[in-house]
Amino acid sequence: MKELPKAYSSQEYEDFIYQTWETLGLFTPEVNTGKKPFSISMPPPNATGTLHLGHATMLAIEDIMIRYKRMCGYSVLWLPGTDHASIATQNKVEKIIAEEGLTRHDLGRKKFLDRVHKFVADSQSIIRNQVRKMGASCDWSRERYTLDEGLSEAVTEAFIKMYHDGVIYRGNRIVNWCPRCSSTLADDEVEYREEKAKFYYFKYGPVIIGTARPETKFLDKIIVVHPDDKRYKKYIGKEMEVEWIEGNITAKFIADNAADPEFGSGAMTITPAHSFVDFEIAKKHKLEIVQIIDEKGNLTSSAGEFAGKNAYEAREAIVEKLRKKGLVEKIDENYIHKLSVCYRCGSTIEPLVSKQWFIDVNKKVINEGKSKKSIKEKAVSVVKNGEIEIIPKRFNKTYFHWMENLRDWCISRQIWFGHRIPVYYCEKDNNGCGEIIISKDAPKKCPKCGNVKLKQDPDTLDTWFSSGLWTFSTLGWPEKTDELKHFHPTSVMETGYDILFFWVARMIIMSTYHLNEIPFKTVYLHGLVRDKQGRKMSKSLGNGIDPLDMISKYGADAVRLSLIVGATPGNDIRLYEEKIAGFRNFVNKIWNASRFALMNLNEEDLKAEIDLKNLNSADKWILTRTQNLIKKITKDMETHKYSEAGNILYDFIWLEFCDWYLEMSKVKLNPGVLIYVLKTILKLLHPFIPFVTEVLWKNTGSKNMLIIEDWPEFKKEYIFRNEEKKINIIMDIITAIRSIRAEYKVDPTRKIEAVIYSEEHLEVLHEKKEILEKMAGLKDIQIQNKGKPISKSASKVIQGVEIFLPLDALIDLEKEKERLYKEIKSEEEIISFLEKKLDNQGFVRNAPKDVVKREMEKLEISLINLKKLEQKLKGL
RNA sequence: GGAGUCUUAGCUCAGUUGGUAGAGCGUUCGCUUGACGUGCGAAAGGCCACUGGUUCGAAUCCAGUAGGCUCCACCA
Repeated sequence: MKELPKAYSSQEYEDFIYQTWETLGLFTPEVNTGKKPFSISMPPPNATGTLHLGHATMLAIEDIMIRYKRMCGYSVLWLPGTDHASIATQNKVEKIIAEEGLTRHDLGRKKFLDRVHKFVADSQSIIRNQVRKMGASCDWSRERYTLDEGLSEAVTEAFIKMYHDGVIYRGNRIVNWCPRCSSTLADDEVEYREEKAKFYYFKYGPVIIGTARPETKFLDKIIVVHPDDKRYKKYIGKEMEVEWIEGNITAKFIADNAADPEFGSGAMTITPAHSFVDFEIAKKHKLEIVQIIDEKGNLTSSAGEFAGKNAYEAREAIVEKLRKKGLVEKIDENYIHKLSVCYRCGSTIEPLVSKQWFIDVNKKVINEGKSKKSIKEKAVSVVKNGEIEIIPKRFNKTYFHWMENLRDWCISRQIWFGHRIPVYYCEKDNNGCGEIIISKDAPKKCPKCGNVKLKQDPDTLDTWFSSGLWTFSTLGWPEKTDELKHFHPTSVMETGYDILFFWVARMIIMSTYHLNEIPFKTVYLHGLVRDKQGRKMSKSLGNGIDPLDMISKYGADAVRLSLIVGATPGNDIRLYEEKIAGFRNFVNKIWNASRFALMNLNEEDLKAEIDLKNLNSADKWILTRTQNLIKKITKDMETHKYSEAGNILYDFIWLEFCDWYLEMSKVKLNPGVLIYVLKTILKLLHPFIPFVTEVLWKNTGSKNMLIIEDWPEFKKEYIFRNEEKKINIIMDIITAIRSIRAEYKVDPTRKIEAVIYSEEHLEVLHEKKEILEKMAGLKDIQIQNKGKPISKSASKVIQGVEIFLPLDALIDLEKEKERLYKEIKSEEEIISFLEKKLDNQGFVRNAPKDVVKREMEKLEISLINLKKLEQKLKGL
């Protein structure tokens, strides 16, 4: 009765629908209702910018999970938020103020941070809007930000607890230092870039040593060789005078497996302060560690006449000096090595020794029964024993490898933006005693000496320290809130595989340590979004797609589908505009299918129930197909096969519901069945395309909004296997007739006569006579159990059903003969294949019985088809 | 150096307990068929990368080869 517009225009509805859901509080769960909990912590987008396709993918997948579970009756929490992303955000703001000719030092800590906070606030409101545009049904009333008061408290609490447990310690260790950012970086924040460089060989006493970095070599006086290296065995343990950059020094030979006899000369000198490997060797052999390069990347006073110069710039001058001394053996110009660079700014990393805060990953601190496990062991075991499931499974291996090789985690950063380290020093310079005070709030005086001049540690914490707490800090920890009890561990962590280490691993560490509880039960990793050629989307390539553009052009529903269908966990997905347009068409198809249904149903019909006694075979067919669909989609949802589910729904709606059932309904319409199937489809689709389904749902006269409707239930009483088969035969017959018509170029408007013989399917053929006429363009169909072949006709045999189309003038006998020959040949091929198979005793013996039976049935039908085709050929 | 992953129609991809292959886009032909031209109908197009093995039977499982992509480690 209702008439909807001809095309669905997403722009007209989306914002309004979202607003309605939100203002009605439908995203906000009740906490203690006895309902089973389902929760997801939204991976916080960085507070630096705008939504990109990675976020859009994350939002689409998580919203599907959330909406599905909500419809299944769970108490569902999807908690949104943003991450302060210390280094990234600080860099961004530094770039902005650089355009004003300012540095952060010009502004000072406080003013600079004011700028950062303002910038963050702006980005956050942009992000919030974008998340809404995607249709994400997250609980905004519980939105969090990693620098919120509550979360900051959690960070401080976590730090203090770990400090008192001895898990956090302060020490001089070699770290990755970015001279540009003036900060340390964690091991996994370092990237490698291949670069061609010079490799220098120098004479060093009796040996030749090789190096790519001559500028670090000033104080090298330890020569390391492999213990089994015959060339150098005689020197091991010996000391000798050698001439070097700044005159003679005393060098000593030591043996260590770290020296590779195959590489270079097999002998190396070491620079413990600026190389991870060398540092380890030095610690092992208790060697002196002296800094050569400072925090700005300049040479220290240890470099003699080169002191104060930039290390890289000084390199050639140093080599020149060695050359003058005749110490340069040779220089290899084509040395390819991998340069370590900062993942945020791309500057070359300078490994150096520095006093930093670390998390000890090997200390046994987590109680497990009577024994204790280290952070690292615990994080490995919760995945190994299946408490946490990673999807896809193959990432387990990567996870274990990473975790097992984890070194102590450096958590201090020399960045202003972030959580301050809750440590205060009683400064010796200010008449203090040097006491280190760990405290939640700034202490007034030193508890040991009473000095009031205290200074807080200037550093901030690694941004992943706070994100590691995300699953529980957002639920109120360290308070024991109802939310924490109800929703933690969270159900699913869904994120890109690129941050498995950065973030997922850290959350596992933090949660198992602080709560002795896993942070989530399932980790679902999605892939990266690429362009049609499989390239990464980037600004420089100009191949990026802005999700918001696509939403305004094609609608959020189409964008969501295009990110879901074809995407399997852990695999990258390609996205391009034609694909989105295709799904826009699908959304419009659903719109029009509903439009048709609603045009043909009045108010009464909308409330109609299915009357099992009043169903024709087409109704039974669609009901059966719908039950199949419910079963299949539900299973796919439970097993996270969203792409598969999307595909199945697409095919069902377009190919079965629209192309066949609705067309059949034009002959005879059953309101109860139609409204049931339509409503079921809308429900099944809702998690995928929430907007259009909600708009349509409203038009079906339902009381509740679709978002909180119950997920469809599989009903055995709606399964009719016989009718399912019968209608399939009707469909095959119609398709066959259409095919012949196209082949003979019969005018589409012309109704033609037909003669059909079938013993087995006589009943359904009579019942569906009108449908056959309408859908195949027929008139005056003669249906008989058997009869003579009609000469001068085009014919076809489908499942033993003989079809004759007496087309008189249009029939070219030769052509028809040829057509029949072709069909006979293909039928014979099938028969010979099947006979061969069934003659094979191995097959009959070993194959499952139903497979053998199916093949026998196929053979039987083909034999009948062949016989009838041959008869027809004779009758021509 | 180690690991993972992919290779199916011109393009992008499905194909889960192994039973001689499917979709969308594109192409060709036709169509105002009582919702939809963002549509309808029909069709063309594939030794499922290569070589072996397991099996009655392999696109599907195993091994190897070639090519693409990704991650990890890192060498003075």
